[in-house]
Amino acid sequence: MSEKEISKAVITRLPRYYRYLGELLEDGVERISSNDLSVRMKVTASQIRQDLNNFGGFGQQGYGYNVKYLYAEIGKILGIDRQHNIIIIGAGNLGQAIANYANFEKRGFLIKGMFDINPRLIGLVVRGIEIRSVDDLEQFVKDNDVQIAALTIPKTKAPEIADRLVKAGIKAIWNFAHTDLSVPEDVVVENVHLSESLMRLSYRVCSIQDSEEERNRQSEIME
Amino acid sequence: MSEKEISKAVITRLPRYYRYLGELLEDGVERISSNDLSVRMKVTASQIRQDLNNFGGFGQQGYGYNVKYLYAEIGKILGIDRQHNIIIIGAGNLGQAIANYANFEKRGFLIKGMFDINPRLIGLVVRGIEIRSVDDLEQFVKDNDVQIAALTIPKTKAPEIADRLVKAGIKAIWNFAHTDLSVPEDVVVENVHLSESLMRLSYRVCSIQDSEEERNRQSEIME
DNA sequence: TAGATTGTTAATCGATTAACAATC
DNA sequence: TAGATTGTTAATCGATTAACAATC
Repeated sequence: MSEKEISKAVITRLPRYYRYLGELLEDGVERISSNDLSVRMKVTASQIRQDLNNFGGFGQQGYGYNVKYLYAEIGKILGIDRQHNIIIIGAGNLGQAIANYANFEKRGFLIKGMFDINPRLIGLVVRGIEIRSVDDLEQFVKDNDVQIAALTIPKTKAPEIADRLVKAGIKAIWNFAHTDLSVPEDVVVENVHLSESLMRLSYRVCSIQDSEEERNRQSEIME
Repeated sequence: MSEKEISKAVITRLPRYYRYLGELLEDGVERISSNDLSVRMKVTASQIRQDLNNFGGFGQQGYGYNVKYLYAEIGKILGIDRQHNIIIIGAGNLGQAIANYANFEKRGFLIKGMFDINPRLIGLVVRGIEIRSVDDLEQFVKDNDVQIAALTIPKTKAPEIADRLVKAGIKAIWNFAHTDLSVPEDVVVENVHLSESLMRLSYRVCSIQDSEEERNRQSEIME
């Protein structure tokens, strides 16, 4: 019996639950009800219970959820109880920013290597991680059991590198290049399109401004 | 008559339309039907037509959409025909990565200044942008008509800086800190939670692996 | 036991897709 | 005119919220 498909919306919310539970844990909170959590997170308690029940009954009637237990369970669901070996392709600022973010390692994401085509970067060491030539990519992926590649390179180079990664047996691409990648269906692509994020922000700023101006115009007419 | 509310899902897709239309424009394509575009973008033609018709009738029966015109119109909708003044708070790798991404300026996002608390960074110049002390934040925002602040600082510092920005009159926060911010409702927060993105990726990798293992187990049983 | 709160079913709401008349 | 394709209405699908019996 293949487990029922979990909707994308639920998966998007899981890491946020995980973050809030982690904070509760740090604050020494032992248990929490879906209602209390819903107030903190500004979502409905119904949604929290529905979301969690996709994966099992983690709570207890009359008690709520044990924070430590639920935190661990969501961690398992997200797969951050396992080790993931990562490489970063593109050792520019963005690549280095990722390499320097220590918290990823706490969650089982181990950065095994960085790659670039710039000879001036090759050989440098960032946080103990050597920057290698992209020529050595395939061999390195095979030798180090690398599952995930972060792509922090210009969009022009991304499709070719993605193809090489897929052929080398990578399982997932964390894509920061401003383009869509086409990969076989058993390879995961998670896009982080920063320029699109900034445009959404722009839209929202402008639409607030516009509606304020509209309101002002309306009130002028009323006078 | 306040314009009808546009759903979040539509807004999320707009920048992607904009990107594809930009590419078509570069390739010299003059017109495109919703059907052709839907094939390229791997969405339904229905969805494209519904999405666009939230903002007006940009097409023509029997012809399709004029690429150049539609590109410009979506640009206007997204507000990237206007100028947005941005500051970056946190001049680490991530802040510098954003400062160095030239394409933002092409779309009207002008980086006016960078800020940090690290004395060793203050005074440095990145791509012509001086790194200033966070002490000067409020004055700078007022003097330079800054609307948007990118927050590339640790989560512990983010809420306090966000408060200061709001008081200084900022309109939007592009939040890279791993925490939620609470701001007045006329201030926009666009979150880029990279660690959550990586967890979603992890979930998807693991769920593919698990279902493959499940399949293997099933076929063993069948033998 | 009484009170609290879950897990789960049912009702509602919203988003996506299908269909087709309008029209270029 | 005939063919193509939009804009838009209607049908479907899925996600969210409400409600409540089960139960700790």
